[in-house]
Amino acid sequence: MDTDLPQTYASGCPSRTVVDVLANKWVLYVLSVLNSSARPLRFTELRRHIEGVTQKSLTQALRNLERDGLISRTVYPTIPPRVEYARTDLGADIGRLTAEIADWSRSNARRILAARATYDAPESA
Amino acid sequence: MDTDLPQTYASGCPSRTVVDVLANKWVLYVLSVLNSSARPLRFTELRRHIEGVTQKSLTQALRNLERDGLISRTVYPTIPPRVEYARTDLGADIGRLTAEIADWSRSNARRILAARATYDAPESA
DNA sequence: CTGAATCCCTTTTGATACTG
DNA sequence: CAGTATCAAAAGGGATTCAG
Repeated sequence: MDTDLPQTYASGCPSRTVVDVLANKWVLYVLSVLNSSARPLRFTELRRHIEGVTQKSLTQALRNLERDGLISRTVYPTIPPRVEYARTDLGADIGRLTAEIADWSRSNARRILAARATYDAPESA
Repeated sequence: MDTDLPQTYASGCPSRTVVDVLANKWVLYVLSVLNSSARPLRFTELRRHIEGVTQKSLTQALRNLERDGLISRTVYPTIPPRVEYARTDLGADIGRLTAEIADWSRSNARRILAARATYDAPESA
């Protein structure tokens, strides 16, 4: 692409606030899970698919994504309450990318953990 | 892909530790900048291309990436010292993805900020 | 120039309890 | 079920100082 002109990320650029939202592991997982789901998912379903996330962190991730128009939140006023989350058209685009990152992490975890072990090893030498 | 089987991210999965490293805005920017650069970059050059990052945060991001084998760090024992960072083959793969995320964020910042404004607006009503 | 080390404050996170 | 509220613990970030 460039021959010698790396990209510069300006601090005032609005897109930085978007990256700020995306640069969060729970947000990445939510987008990735919804990306691989053919139907909307309920809060508890999402939580089951993202092991280790607390209710609080998941709620916050969902709020941020809803605020940015990347996912939709639908409340069914039943008892007990039923809330469904789905990706929007906008969220589907970025969801594909985050899913690719999650896939890549799975595919290359072995190599990365090996590099990590090598890096950490000399400390005990 | 799936008809009704969303992906599950298990808490014990090693790939989770990889995502933990990637889910950081400075890490995303470093990978993206190196992805768009044809040559290795020095510490100060990187810092110039990622406005707002402090020395401490940049150093930490670079260490994490080096540890995971995603970037290489080369020290030239000159005076003053010269240190160059470059993407590894492994880092190039993920760098393309992070660059896509940064690009997407720029391209869609307008729409996202609009959604954000709409979401925040009712609070003053 | 490229950091490491420190202090200090803010933010995030986890755990727990409670509500419609 | 799907949250909110709260408190304590942990992590993150900025500013500064020092060093090879």
